[in-house]
Amino acid sequence: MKTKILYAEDEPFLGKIVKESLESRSFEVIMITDGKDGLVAYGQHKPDICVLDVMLPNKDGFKLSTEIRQLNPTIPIIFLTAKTQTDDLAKGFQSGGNDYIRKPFSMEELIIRINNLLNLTQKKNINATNVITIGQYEVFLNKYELSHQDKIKKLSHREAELIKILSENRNTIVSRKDILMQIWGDDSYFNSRNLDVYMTKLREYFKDDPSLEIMTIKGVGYFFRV
Amino acid sequence: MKTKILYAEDEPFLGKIVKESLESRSFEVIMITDGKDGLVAYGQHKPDICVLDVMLPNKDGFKLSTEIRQLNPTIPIIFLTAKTQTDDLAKGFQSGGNDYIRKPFSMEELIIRINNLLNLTQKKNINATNVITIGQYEVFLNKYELSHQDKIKKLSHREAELIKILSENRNTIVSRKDILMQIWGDDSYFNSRNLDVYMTKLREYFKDDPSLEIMTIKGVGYFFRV
DNA sequence: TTGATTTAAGGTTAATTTAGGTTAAAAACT
DNA sequence: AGTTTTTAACCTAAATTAACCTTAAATCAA
Repeated sequence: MKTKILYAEDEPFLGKIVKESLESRSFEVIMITDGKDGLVAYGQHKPDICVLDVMLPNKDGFKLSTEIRQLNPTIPIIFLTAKTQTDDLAKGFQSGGNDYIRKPFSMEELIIRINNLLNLTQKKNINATNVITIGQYEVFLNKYELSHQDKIKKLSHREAELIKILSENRNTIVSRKDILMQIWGDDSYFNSRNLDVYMTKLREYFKDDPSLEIMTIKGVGYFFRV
Repeated sequence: MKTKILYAEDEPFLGKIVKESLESRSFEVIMITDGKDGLVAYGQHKPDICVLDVMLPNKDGFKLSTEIRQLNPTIPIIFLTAKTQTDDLAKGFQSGGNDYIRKPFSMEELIIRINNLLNLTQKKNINATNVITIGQYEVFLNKYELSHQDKIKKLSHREAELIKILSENRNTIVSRKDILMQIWGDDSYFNSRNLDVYMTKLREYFKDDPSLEIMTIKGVGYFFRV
């Protein structure tokens, strides 16, 4: 899913350029030009990050950020300002902003700061429970466990990686080379033998459900029929 | 306790002013003027944050930051640079920096950015009180204590460090090497055996809550499922 | 053009290597 | 002394390597 940016900017030319430029980097941009529209836009679109010009008609960027923060205390906010006084900077951070860019800025700088802030705030919450269902089996990727009718089998790291790849490509062909590159990082002769060994193990693990089959497409790869 | 700043700056006049100015705000400042001294200074003083001029003799700020990051992947780093090219900015963030200030900068701006980064990084890691909850357990990092159902176990320094690292990376894989570098500063054979010993201890400590598991990802690292 | 033969790709099982685990003893702090 | 940390010896399990086996496709022979 695209990252949504709420972008508040009252200079129309600049705003258009920045918006298009962000969209070309595959962000989704909601742009407003008036401070008083900010809160409504926030509520409607629930952006992942805000980029707020400090100088806005009717309600300045700092004030807007304070209100947004009341709705979401952790959303990252970047302020844009033409002023060089650090008074402003201090005020911005006090109101809860996470970053600050002086105008004029380059698009590269803006994009880097956006990605950097998103990384800082989001990174480690993404790991959901990671359960995969494969026929009568369940794979708990976070526990490295494979379960079948109350029996639990511990998986090694390699086994889990391989199951994940096969499962992500169920009912399509995955090339042998892709698997080797993803798991071992190279497709040398020995790793290729290695993959054979793990395939034998997985076929053994999944043998109790006849609806499952790991088929070999010789010279090409595998097809996991589920 | 004062916040320690490792400050790398080769311009003596500027350096002196900034150092004194930071000290007047009750930071503790370790200043170096040569890039190659950076790593030693880091190891000796274990600063809370680094402020690195990009242009340094013998080893530039980016290179230094990469090396420091190997020792401590989460320490906040601010780059100072006179260049305006965003090339540099990108390079800085890639090497793991968290922020970037263009020269000339005001002291206010520097101080605000330092405080802001410290907030961002510390919040995530340690909740101000230094108490970590892990399943049915609580860890009081400042007291070196682990509690479980009213029973309190005193932790040694190494034990506490290791629990902290594992906990910060709960439900993701931490590499063995990162742990070794963070705690022992090198990943020699003996320290590696050492880490094994502490892992055995921690597994013993946490064994009463079955929802917790320190899993080994052989050849990679550990995965603390919480 | 159809069955036999060759060959390359992959499969199976076992041996070996390596990473890590456990426990205990020695050394180093405090 | 008492605790923490390091070193050491021995143990276990996963990953890799190796040897030999099977199969499918390609080539060949009649």
